[in-house]
Amino acid sequence: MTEQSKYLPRPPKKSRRPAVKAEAIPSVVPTERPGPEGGKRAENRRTKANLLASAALRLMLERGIEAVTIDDIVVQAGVAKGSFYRYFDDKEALVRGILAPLEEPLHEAFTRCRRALADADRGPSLVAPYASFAAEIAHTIFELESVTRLYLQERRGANAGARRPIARLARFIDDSAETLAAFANARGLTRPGDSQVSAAVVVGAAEHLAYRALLGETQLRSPAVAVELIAIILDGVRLSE
Amino acid sequence: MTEQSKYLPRPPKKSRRPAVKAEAIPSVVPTERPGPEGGKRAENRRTKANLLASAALRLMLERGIEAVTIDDIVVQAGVAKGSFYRYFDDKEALVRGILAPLEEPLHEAFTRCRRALADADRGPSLVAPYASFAAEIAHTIFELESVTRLYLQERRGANAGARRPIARLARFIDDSAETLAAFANARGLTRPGDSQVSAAVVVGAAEHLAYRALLGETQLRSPAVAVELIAIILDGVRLSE
DNA sequence: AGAAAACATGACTGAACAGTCAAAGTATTT
DNA sequence: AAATACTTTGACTGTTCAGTCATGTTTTCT
Repeated sequence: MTEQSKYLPRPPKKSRRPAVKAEAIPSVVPTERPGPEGGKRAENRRTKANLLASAALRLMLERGIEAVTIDDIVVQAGVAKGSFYRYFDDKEALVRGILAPLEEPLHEAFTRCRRALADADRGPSLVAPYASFAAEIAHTIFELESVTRLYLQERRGANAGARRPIARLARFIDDSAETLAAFANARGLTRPGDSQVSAAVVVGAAEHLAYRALLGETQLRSPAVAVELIAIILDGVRLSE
Repeated sequence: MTEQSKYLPRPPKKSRRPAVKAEAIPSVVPTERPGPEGGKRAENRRTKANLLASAALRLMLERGIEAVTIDDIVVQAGVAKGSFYRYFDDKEALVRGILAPLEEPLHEAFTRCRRALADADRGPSLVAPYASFAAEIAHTIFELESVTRLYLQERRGANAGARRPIARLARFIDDSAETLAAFANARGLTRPGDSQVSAAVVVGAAEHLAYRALLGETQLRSPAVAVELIAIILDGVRLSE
């Protein structure tokens, strides 16, 4: 005996909002305010978007992006399913939102480094920009551990569905590394060789190390590890003869 | 007007196989022959298992393990859905089957290398075992490009569902690398430092380079790239002063 | 204050999916 | 050749999921 009435819509009282078409809905980004001001509503909006994003992030780190459903997310966040779709168009948009705070500083760091390299054409310390770049990135990564871990975890794999924003970032990182490596090579900072290879080596090494560190292998989390990484990249593992 | 009769089971003629319980079904591995000989049946079995596995591999490389459904696989392979379940218990078992030919030679190469290192205690060329190891692995990887690519693509991420066998292999590789790095370090082959770090660096660099190469970036596929990878790992990218 | 607009809710829909099974087909044995 | 054991098939079931929408609630505007 299924109780039908339980599943019927709540009894109508007054239709206060008759058939508004979907034009007013904020489409992609949750922080995009559709109409008003900086009052209570805007506050709630931010709070709820963050609630959803951080619930999603937690689940995705546990189970992987694809295994997490919208229902999982709303249950974890403690909101209704319909609310999710007020803040994000779909899972891909959500991932875009989650990744944004990581993407921005990376873009900036890269741009800054490239400019610095262009400026300091043949100054004595052409190495300084690289050092700043590394420091900035390290700072960002540890500022945004969970997001970084999500990126590292889902970095490879098909550029489809919810993983598309991650593939985009991965591509940007590969390309940036190659640009910087090519520059270093052209200026004679590094041994001659294919800069695509050295870029891939550096990215692969740094990302894998970061991934293992962020996974919680505590021995890998000391600042000394970053120093050692740089030492190995610069001078290799071989004991000098 | 749904045509009911269309969806009814085909009309019974003679039940030639009355209610056999599921005990006779070959459970996990498709190559495990349930009864008879080495005749035509065994041949068909192998053929079909390979058909399913390679169809699945193709799809998984395109879309990622999780996005591929059993229906996708059987359509691609051109067999009925029920047949899939005669050969594999589920997607995880299938992935296990796909990975097996890669896992075996890797296990062997590692075991061989460790033994060689243990034997050649303080001989002059303690480096030779590492060189053979690298050569063996390179050979295996390029022998099994697609499987390797699947491994690299799905290597990280949650240890759950169909990805479990891949996580297992990833873990084995990380651990093996660490063992070999620790050995090299203890024997004074490498500069002092945390061997966990150097192991992670080597694995990360090699895997990322292999991944990019297998993705089809043709400039990265020459044998010179492997040489350059080793050079960078041994001596770094820095131009000697 | 009241009106209007944005926001929240969760039952509901239709599609997609993993896994099953009775019936029909094919190799192997006797 | 007939019986037997293994194999194939695809319609079917029950479940899970993304996305919708009518109704109810809160904030903002006037």
